[in-house]
Amino acid sequence: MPMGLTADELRQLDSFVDERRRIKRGERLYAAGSTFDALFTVRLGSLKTAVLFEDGREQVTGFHMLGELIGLDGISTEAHTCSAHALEDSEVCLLPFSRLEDFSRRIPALQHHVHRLLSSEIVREQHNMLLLGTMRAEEKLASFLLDLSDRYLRRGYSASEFVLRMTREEIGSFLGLKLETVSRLFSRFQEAGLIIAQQKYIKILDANGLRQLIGPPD
Amino acid sequence: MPMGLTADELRQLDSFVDERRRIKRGERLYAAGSTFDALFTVRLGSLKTAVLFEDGREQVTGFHMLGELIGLDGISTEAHTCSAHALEDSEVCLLPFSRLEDFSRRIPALQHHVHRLLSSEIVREQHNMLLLGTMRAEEKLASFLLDLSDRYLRRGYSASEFVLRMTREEIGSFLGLKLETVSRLFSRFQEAGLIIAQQKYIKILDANGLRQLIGPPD
DNA sequence: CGCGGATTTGAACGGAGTCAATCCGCGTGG
DNA sequence: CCACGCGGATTGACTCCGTTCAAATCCGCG
Repeated sequence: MPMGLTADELRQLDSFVDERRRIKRGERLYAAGSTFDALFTVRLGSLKTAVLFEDGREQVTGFHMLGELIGLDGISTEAHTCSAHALEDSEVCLLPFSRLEDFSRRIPALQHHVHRLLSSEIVREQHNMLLLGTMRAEEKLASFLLDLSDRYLRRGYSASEFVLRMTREEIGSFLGLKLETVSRLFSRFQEAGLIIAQQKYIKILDANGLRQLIGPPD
Repeated sequence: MPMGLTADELRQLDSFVDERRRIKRGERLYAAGSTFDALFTVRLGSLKTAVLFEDGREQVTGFHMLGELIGLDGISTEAHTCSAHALEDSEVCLLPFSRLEDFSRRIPALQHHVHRLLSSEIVREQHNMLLLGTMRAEEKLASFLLDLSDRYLRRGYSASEFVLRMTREEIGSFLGLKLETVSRLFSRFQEAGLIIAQQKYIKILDANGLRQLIGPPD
């Protein structure tokens, strides 16, 4: 949480972001339906969030890495609508929401920041809707790789070389594809010289080539 | 905006929800990229919001009717990421956002309400992602009809009989389908005795039948 | 009353899904 | 330390749902 706060305000904020929680790979941070009372920021590792259906089908709604905020869906009804699982051993930091509300009444810059965070999540999801609703399989996967690449870059990691933390099935669920399709596309991208994909290891050889895949079929 | 506010607080609120705007059918309330400074609530008519792609493809992100709030995506960057068009002659009420922030610092109940509204939008979009990513065409359209039905009901209209305000193409864009597919499904639902669909007029004959369409294939 | 956009319907196609067989590699336990 | 087991990944063959292309019809609106 950056933003134009005074030193004093920052000290106040520090006072309530103390509690942390460790989650082992595969474990659940919270389940859909569980009561909401705090947001979480990722301090270490990465998580996925997913909404699920009566019949067992699930839709992955996001993959979350260092610094990202999860749990915003819980504010609305005081209960989470999605579940959150760790993709690897991870650690999150708790932000008790009612305290966050108290602080943000006192600190306008924080209040505005909270609003922007909520709104960003809406924008992110709109982007996903566009991806799910209008893109072809190839475009979806290319977008996905470029998005990951960008997020690693911002965190100071390599934009062109990284290790996926999620399975083909989870990628597929996120993109509205089956795992076999995801796998086949990785192979096709590799044959086309766009990437190297060996299981979870990914190296992007031609980011512009990936970008050009996104666009009208023609 | 209901919520547990005192009479005095309500009076304060009234003072800033005065400005209204009329939009004719097909006209635009705001464009993607335009600067954000206010939210809008629908007072009359209905609107659609859509995100669009460089290449012209568009994804309808929602249809909005009486009482619903639009523009929340603009908070994040002070610019709208989607555009809003009137589906019929409509009227919206402006809520200048910075004033809303001021008020909500002073009135905790309002502050919490704003948070819940933002969060509800996140939940709504998660639901759409599930729809777009995991449902088959038939399930998508059945969900869509049941959702509309429910929203009309809450507003005191008939849940079983209504007039669509959007075209087959707009429905298709919202559901991630082509307009021909939407049209064919309406016909199939009609043959199956689930609905009557004559152009924009819809009558739901068997809501439970529609509900049963939603679920694992077989 | 006539025009043009919206809708319906048909036929053929193709992209992604399904089913199935194999392969890989990581972690575990002997 | 190595062998084994098992979940994840790859690949192939075939299917099918939704798209595409095309034509006809409907209907609201000027």
